[in-house]
Amino acid sequence: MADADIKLDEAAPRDFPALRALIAARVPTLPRRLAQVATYALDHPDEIAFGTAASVAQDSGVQPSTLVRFSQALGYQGFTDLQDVFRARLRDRVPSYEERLKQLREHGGASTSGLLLQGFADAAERSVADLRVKLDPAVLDRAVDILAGADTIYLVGLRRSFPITSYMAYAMGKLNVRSVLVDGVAGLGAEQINFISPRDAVLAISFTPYASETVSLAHAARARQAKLVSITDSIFSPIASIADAWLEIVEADFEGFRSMAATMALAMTLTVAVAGRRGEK
Amino acid sequence: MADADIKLDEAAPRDFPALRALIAARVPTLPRRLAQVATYALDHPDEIAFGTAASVAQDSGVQPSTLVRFSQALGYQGFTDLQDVFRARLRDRVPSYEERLKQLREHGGASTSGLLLQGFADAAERSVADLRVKLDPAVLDRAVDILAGADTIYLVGLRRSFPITSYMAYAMGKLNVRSVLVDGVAGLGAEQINFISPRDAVLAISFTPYASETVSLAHAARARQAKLVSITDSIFSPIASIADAWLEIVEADFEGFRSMAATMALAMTLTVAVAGRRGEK
DNA sequence: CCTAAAATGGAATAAACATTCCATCAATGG
DNA sequence: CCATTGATGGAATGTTTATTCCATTTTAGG
Repeated sequence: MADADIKLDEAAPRDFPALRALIAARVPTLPRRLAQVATYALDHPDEIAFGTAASVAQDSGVQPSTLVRFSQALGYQGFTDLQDVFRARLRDRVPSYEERLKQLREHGGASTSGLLLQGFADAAERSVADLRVKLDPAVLDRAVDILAGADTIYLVGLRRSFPITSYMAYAMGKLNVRSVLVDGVAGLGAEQINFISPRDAVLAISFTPYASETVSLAHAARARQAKLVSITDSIFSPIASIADAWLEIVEADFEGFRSMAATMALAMTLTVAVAGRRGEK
Repeated sequence: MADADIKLDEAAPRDFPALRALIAARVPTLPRRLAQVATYALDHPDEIAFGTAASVAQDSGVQPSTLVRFSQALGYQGFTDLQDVFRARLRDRVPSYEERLKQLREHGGASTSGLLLQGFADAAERSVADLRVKLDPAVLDRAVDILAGADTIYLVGLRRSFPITSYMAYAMGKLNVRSVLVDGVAGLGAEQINFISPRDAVLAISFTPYASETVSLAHAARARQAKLVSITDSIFSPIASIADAWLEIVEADFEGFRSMAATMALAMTLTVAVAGRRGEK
């Protein structure tokens, strides 16, 4: 009988990380259908947590009985028992402030890196919350219009802003939006911008202290009558006043390091909105 | 008959924030036991999400039938129907653009690009909240130890991960941590990694679909006995199993675009923690 | 290629569950 | 203080769900 070699003496893990490690370790030794369930479980933990045996079975392409066998092969009593572990993982997912402090006190003294993580997570959350409220949708729409109407979009961002423009260049490439990533490498920026035409647009991203190359590239673009959209952190920014549309981002910081979460979310929004608006035509 | 005045015409909310608002608004008008359930629901949303009618009833001090009545009083078909809304709150998928558009049309409102922004903001917030809870501080500490102990840190990340590594290269440069940004430009990656020594470390970042260059660079580093720290999204990732320490990041996505907020926060944490640990010595 | 053991699918079963119903209790208005 | 209406508790019910069992298929060894 196949079910005979269940190892009941080996206690099944009650916490998710241990369970995941166990599943991953046993995937290669499991028969076809059980392995199929194993990989599904690791890829869709939420489905296991919320679904019924029938729904999970259908979704993963096996029979409900296979789920029970899989659970028992890992040492659990049945699917329900296994499911409990997947649910426990989600239980206090949004920890209260007190819990967070407690957690820090327990692990905290030893792990300063855990503290840093919470700090940067805080900064990211505050930045995003701020973005939601402060960004004017009308200006956002205008920026999207300008960029969607351009032949080619030139992405200008150096130093801290370079990760943002490089992401946009990547995403626009995948979405078939023609763009040029203007990087400062070997002073090529100035040459790249020489090709710009009045039917193109520049997206310039810069925060204090404003990189002089970004500012001069923005001016060069203006001189060639290209449209200019700016993302920056203050109305006093040298690229705010000269822009056709400018978007304000104020990132929260932790330990002097400014978050990038809000700028990144805005970059994604712009990219997808531009691609979407072009698709309409 | 008491049950007669259920307003079936008023559609019950399908998203948690709206439901919470509805419950809060109706608490004062509800009879004693139903009000009791209402306050319990607002205080223990996780219990409603995971529990059974019987368990929730016992925990909140009412009868199961009261839970059904409560659900129906809010316009739901029954307890199960209400429970779905509490569960949706915990799933890590952000409501799609279409769902939001529909909701927007009903409530009348803003611009569509504003809608995208909210969606990406949601995804970012969820990702960061998830990171807080799921990342094991012990593993984080180990990763910091490894990187802090290295002569030179090689940063490997392509496509979606490139913005992350490029940020780290920038920040490490400012913090005087010696690092090399390994980019795929012109296939230079392989040559760059040839200089690596056993006293160096590689930080490899890759998400599905895993870029083959990143994987082979990680293997090359191992072959030269350098330490390897991985940031990836699944235990099945080809760079997870071979790493000395691996950190899991699961970003929420909106419209198929995964957030980068959590990875970015982790990148900042690592960078600052490594610089901090070096400064101690 | 044949045989034995293991794995699998699917129907049968038993347990758990939400829901309904009804008797009892409390509140409200006359 | 009584009568009527609404609210509540708890048992009964019918449905959904996990689990078990067995016939059939697949795999591995000789």
